[in-house]
Amino acid sequence: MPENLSPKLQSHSCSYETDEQGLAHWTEAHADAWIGLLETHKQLTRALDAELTAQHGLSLSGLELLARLAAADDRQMHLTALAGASGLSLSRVSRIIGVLEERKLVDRHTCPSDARAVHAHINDAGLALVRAAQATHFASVQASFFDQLEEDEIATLARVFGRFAPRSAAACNIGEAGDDAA
Amino acid sequence: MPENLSPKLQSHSCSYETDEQGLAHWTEAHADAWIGLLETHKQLTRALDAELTAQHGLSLSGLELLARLAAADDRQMHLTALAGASGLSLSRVSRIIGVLEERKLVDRHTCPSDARAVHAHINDAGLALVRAAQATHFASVQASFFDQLEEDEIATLARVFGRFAPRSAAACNIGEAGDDAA
DNA sequence: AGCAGATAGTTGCGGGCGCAACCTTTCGCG
DNA sequence: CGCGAAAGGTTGCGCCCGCAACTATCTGCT
Repeated sequence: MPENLSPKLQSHSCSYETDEQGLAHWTEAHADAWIGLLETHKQLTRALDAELTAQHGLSLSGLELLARLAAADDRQMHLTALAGASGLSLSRVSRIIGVLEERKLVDRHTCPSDARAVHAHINDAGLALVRAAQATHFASVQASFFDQLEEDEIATLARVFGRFAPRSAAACNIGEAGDDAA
Repeated sequence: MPENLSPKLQSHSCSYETDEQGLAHWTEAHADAWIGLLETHKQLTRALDAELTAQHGLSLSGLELLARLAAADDRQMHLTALAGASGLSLSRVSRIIGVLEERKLVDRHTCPSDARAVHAHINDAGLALVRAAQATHFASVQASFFDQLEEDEIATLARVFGRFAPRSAAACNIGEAGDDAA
């Protein structure tokens, strides 16, 4: 199912082996990189999400949606665009927006030019919350993540992860929907 | 504990700013690194977990526990040790082991030297499954992750993530419990 | 106009996850 | 010896998440 890869390494590059008991394992660097990625992500997101929830009542996903709305041209976006930009399922976005709406942070109104679609619009209260939440959140990410990294390490991470997730860069100031092919 | 960083950025390096509307955002490299990490993790684990579930009926967490048991000295571990090693909550470990037990992949029996504790023991069926699952899983991780990386990038990731998650390296061949202070 | 197929959102459902409450056994200490 | 604190596990609960099924609308084609 994985699409086939660059020709020069098709032969294998299987950097894992099996020991005498038949248990597979990677080279140490590979294990550190992959398992470390999983572990690091788990630890950091757990802590950050807990903090965000405690201080602002927002999940990481909720903050992301709110932030994207805040950065959008007219403070609003279609749910589908939100889902595509954030990598969340549309159903999840729908429910998160529902919660944010109940909390009077966003308004939902039908798109005038397409009655199927909905504009999620962040209001002043939402804007205020997103600013406050981002301020503390960014500081936490800085302290728990970036402060442990050298400049060149950050550059490498940016290069590597930018390769996997091209939407990343757009996260700070989402332009609009429709950056996709369609 | 992380070795201290280059003197020139010790003061504090708050690498994020606010724009004229008061919205906070990072420098581009920071955004790419952090959001890219989140996004990449989301994509990769989603795909890998789906594959693992489809082919072997195991979640990523289930495989991890099984693999740790398989690598343990006598093919068994206490649930608390498993939880500590994997970064999962004890309650989650308890339930996952419960499922694995129902599937006849592990046995649960009270520790002879401490009636409170339980030994989760992987049996031959579990061992066979973990070998099969790891074989395909490792190949997938290789194809979807490592094959997109250069050697030096892998080294950087290993160094960086090893700094956050010291347990990582132990994942291939877990030694034993009790690495904690207590 | 009218129907088929695509598209936007909503919701029922089940699974993963951790926290907190709870039970049991062990340990420490008077 | 007995009592309280601590540790190992289990389970109830609620949150987050995506898939699949469903409704409503739009678009294209005849």
